[in-house]
Amino acid sequence: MKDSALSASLLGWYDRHARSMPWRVPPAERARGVLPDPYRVWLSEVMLQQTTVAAVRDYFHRFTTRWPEVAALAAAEDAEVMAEWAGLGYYARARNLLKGARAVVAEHGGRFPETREGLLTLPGVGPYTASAVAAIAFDEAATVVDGNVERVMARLFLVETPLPAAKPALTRLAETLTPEERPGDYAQAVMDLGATICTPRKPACGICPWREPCAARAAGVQAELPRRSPKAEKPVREGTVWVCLREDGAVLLETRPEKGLLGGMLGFPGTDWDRGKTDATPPLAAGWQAAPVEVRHTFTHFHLKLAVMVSRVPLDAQPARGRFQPREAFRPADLPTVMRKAWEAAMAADPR
DNA sequence: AACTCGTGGCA
DNA sequence: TTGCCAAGAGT
Repeated sequence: MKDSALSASLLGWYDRHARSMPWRVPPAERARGVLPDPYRVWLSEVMLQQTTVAAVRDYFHRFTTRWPEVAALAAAEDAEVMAEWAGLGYYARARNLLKGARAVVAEHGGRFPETREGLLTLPGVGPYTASAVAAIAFDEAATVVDGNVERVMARLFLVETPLPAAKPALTRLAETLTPEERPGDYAQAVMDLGATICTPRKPACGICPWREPCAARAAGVQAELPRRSPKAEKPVREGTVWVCLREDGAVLLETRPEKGLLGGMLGFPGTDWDRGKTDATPPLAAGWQAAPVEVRHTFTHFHLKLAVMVSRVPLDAQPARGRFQPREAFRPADLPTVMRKAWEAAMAADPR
């Protein structure tokens, strides 16, 4: 089958099965010349990096309600944006999102660059996101290569080389299929195919628009592709956080450094997690009480066992680290998930 | 080039 | 319960 026939059959499938999403313009509307707002496409694509559609939906709604256009986001406070992103993970995305919005305003007159090349200059926009925004928002014939596309190409062309080594070859194969007509619909179509039919386990080959040309299916190995190099085992790390409650209800919090794990996010003072708990020095002297259950949390590359210490202190307490936040200004939802778990453990130990 | 960086859902 | 991994980018 010719490449153009492959993309045509996929577009036909997409016309009938495109999933509805808040940031998407459906194919029938795109056919009438309607393109989506680049700001919303960019925002959704950044949120969707390594993140499921289900997890993104509510965050996308809250962000676009609070900051309807890029200029509004650019004018937001860092802490507001980080708090709104809390729970979604990969917090460098939120820091770069804000930098990107400010760059669009300051360096591009408030309008997004309209080419893949221009988009690549924005912080937090890499090869995938630049292609996605260029194709979806501007109908540039850019090739999107995400995890879905890698999987679909590995199966369609029976690529046995394990990832990530296979990535360049998979990218070249994907490029041969990208059509000049409707590249925006096509980009969304390949990803929809990977997300709904050509899934990692138990792909639904029986209803796949590409079942005939699929080489992996012909060989019966579709469920085994793409192969992946074995990944390193996750070490277990340990640490301690101190949850300090002042007499008036204020909570001791600190903003974490910009770089590194949970960078720029709010959290409780604590130890480093790459060393032991040996040099654990609390932020102030107090009657610290251990929460009965430790917090367990798994990050991308390690498991964490976190001890939670709780204390109550008088109004004149002077901590060496962090700042007391009035109880009414403190929302657990503003914390990254691991810190929210620590808060819940502290409340279980010492409810108020 | 390999490592860092979150979280939730699912089998 | 544990491991897998989802619309990746930065260093």
